[in-house]
Amino acid sequence: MNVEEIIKTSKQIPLEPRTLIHLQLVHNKVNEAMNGALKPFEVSLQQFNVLRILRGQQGKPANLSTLNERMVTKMSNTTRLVDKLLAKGFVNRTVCPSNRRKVEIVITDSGLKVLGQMDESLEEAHQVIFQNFKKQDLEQLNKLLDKF
Amino acid sequence: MNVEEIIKTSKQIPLEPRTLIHLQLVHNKVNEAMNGALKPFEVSLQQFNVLRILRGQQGKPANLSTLNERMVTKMSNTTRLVDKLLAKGFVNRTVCPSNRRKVEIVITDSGLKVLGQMDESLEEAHQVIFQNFKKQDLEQLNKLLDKF
DNA sequence: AAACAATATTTGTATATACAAATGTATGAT
DNA sequence: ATCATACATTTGTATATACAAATATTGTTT
Repeated sequence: MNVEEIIKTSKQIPLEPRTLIHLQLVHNKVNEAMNGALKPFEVSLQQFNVLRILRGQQGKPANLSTLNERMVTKMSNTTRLVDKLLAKGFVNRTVCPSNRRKVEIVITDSGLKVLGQMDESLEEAHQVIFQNFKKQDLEQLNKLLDKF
Repeated sequence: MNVEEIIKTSKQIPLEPRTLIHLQLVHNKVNEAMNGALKPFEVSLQQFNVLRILRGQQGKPANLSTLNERMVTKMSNTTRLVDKLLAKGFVNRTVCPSNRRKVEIVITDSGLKVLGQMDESLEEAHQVIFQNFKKQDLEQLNKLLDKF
């Protein structure tokens, strides 16, 4: 990836803004690849993320605030995101009996099955995304990202 | 930045998906900082980006397709983005006399002045964003990001 | 020149996301 | 028990973004 070439500029950019532009470009590219991998399943990255969290609960229900807390990208409207998953039959939602303000969300068998297929599709995307990375590069990158 | 802590998971995540989550978290954080820096001026990052491109033109007008080509994040609706800048008086838009399909967009004096203030505000944001980075770290990070 | 295709932008519409106010429920103080 | 407050979610609404179709202009072919 060549920053200057992509944004079609000839003049050199100072290191700090260049890094921010670079991050944005990588983000765009990665997102495109991941959304592409999820496209056949008609779910957004956010929805996929929620399904993964629910699987991680191992049968234990999660409520909306828990989901929101664990999401990679926090969003203001988890209700409507779960609505979509519900409409696809990937989750069940019930009011929490011990505290009726809360809701209990669990992933369905169908949700689990499709999530497995999404994993496979994303695995393929990883191979493309990370084709130029050695294990050591990834470790180094993670270390640098920690500085943010 | 501790990935596992932020998304509140105890189990360790494989290196590749962890990198993608990491990138997303960094992206969120950087975006928040930059949007915060631009908030007093009521412009989005995309709008700021377009203003910078126009300044880079040094008086020479740019048309919509040129802007779109040079934007960090390409978007499907540059017309309405420019509408907003126009409404704020930061740009002028005229039909190109030699080819009336095209439009010519230039940054106004007012736009240039405010853009200068935005630069200062972003400079401060940089200091926060990059506080843990040495010059060498940034160079290394840019090199690794090139692998995408 | 008329017809057709190509180009540049605009508009319509659907979907996504953000933010604030509203709703329903539970908890604690008086 | 009543009231005020806090909590969890939902709803309304505004704004942002995405995609496709529509419009206007130019270039090309016959």
